[in-house]
Amino acid sequence: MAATIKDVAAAAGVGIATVSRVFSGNGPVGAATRERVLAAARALDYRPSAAARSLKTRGAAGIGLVLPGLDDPFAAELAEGVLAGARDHGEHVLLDVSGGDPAREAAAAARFAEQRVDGIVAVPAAATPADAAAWADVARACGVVFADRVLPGAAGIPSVLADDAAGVRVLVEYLAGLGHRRVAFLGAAAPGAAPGVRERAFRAALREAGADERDAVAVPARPNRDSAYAAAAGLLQSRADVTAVVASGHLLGEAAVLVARELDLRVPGDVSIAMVDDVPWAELCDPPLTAVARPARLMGQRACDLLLRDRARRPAAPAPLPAELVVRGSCGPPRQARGPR
Amino acid sequence: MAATIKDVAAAAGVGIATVSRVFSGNGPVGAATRERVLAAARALDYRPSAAARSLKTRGAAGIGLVLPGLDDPFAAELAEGVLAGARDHGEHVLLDVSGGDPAREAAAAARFAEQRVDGIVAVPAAATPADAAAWADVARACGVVFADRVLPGAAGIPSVLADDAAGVRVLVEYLAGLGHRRVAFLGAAAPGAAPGVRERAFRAALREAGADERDAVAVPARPNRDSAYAAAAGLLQSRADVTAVVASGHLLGEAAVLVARELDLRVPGDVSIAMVDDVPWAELCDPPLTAVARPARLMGQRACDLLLRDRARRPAAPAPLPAELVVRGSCGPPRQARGPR
DNA sequence: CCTCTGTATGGAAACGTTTCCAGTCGCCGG
DNA sequence: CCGGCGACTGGAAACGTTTCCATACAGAGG
Repeated sequence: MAATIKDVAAAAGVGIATVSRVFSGNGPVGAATRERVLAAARALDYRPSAAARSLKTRGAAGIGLVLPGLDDPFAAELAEGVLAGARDHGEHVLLDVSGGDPAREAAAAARFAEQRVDGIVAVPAAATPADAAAWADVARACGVVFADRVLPGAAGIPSVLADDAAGVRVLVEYLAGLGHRRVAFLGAAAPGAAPGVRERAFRAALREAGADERDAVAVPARPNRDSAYAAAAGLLQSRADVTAVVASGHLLGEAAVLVARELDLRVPGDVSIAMVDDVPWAELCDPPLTAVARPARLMGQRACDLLLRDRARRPAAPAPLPAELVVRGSCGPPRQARGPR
Repeated sequence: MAATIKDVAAAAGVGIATVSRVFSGNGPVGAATRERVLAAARALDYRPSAAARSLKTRGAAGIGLVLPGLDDPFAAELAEGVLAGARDHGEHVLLDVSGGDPAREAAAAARFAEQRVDGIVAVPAAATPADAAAWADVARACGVVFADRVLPGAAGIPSVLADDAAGVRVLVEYLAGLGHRRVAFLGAAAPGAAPGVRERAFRAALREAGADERDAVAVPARPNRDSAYAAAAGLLQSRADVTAVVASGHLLGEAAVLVARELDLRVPGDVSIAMVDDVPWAELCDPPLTAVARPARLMGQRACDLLLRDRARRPAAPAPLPAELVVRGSCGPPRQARGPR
């Protein structure tokens, strides 16, 4: 159906090698010949086959991008960064989302590897050793770079990270400076599980600010809307002694705002709220939400660079990218305890 | 470097045809032979080359997705729909964003066509006849389906649309029912340009509700944050007689909410606000924003289906998908005029 | 015992490029 | 006038698959 290089060669009365040279720009071609070839190609609506080309040259197969979902503004912005990075390198991007399901994630990665992508950028949802093994398997076929996550079992796969610890520390220092002592961390690890970097940074910073061990209130939550809401409701209903809430993600921040409104708590009058991840609606809240902004776009771009440019001397743990505290109106001095206990 | 089918055949002591049959599942293969081949493939970490396969079979090259950007929640959800549709058909998705620039958009589309994608789904930013011609050119090489837009000059390219007209009509009827007469439409076409479907539906519905011609206040705005903000500010500062605002997009809705807050207008006490496009933060607003919800995910999926399944008898204008009014707290009965004029 | 059908297998020809290797031609310096 | 030496061109061999065709063999039916 579609015209091939052979058709063009015949139409222009030249050899196929010449047509190839015209389009790939490799060898020398006479000006008149080139014109004739171009005209024939236009007439036939010829477009070179990327499949044949990449079969022959084993080049430019694109890079794969695997995300939990696009509904998260952080992920979306990271994706735009990857897109920008890929464009800089003249590569295209294959996208798939996992919906947080490690099985779908592994399937997507395997599929990309089969497409002979030059590399894969992923925000993995995986957590179990089996998942990590699947990723290690993929990494043997093509380069893999994680963004915003580290996967314990998958040694040798570098991660591009934001400096969450520093961001949380600055946020806690800010709250402590306002006078808060009893602060809750919304989105802690389940009891017994190892706490993440954000939770550890939270505890350390609060201790450094002179707070008691019991002042650090850790509220576990799993990363979905319902769990976030339940956690926020449980916290704000039962712990009237807490004067500030640090939400470990925008889903949790959203839940905290919603619950506070339903309980008729004033922000920041009754309780101060801040969160990690600066999303567009943080500005639209009333009051606008103080947040730790993480450079999502830059992270995507860096992941691309790591994959495509620094493939030789790929550092296992590149320096984390700076996170920045964006102060808005949702935090203020603490009021007296709201009730007993 | 990577193992080929020939290596596997040699390692397993069989012919290459047999290995091919094992992996493509086309011909019959003895159970013992299959096991031997699979073992050899595992040992060599063999993965079939998608390039070679699609060269030979001219199949499954994926589908291209071109969006203005991922920061728009509507676009992001539409993309998830396309992803889901593609997965159903066993296709993968190539993504690129244009940032609203017709040139980048055309380049992305041409690139995808060269990749021999089975088709392209796009939310085009293009508008000029030249842009339309570029799209028509691409459409000759592979199937194209537009989503959420129609491009006047590009005949023969079908569009998947939501029933914006019905959505706006229901919204205006709702406002009229609350008692509003003088209503502003934020996001009208520039004076002299042809008004879009939403604006036309707005005018018609308001007239039907018994309002005067002068009651329909059209405020032009271009599709970016700054212009939206300027338009909203201009409207709310100068037209105190307007009791309700219909924003023709979430950017404009956001601007209206922000400006109203800055001017200390109470919503819906002083002015009612509603918008087209239900985005997550609509629920987080105080008060939550009434909006016309459009089925973005479904639109993406339908676009995919149109491209991959109904390619033969592709209807030029499939029935628009229903939009739904989601009533929240941002609209109420009109108050007396806020001031003179 | 011979043929016939069916299942397993291998060889080889495509698919549309790129690129190596020759070959043709015009032109310059000797 | 001739030996190169460029610039330009065409033929053909890959690249890694799929698939058509031929072959081999086993069992069934005559």
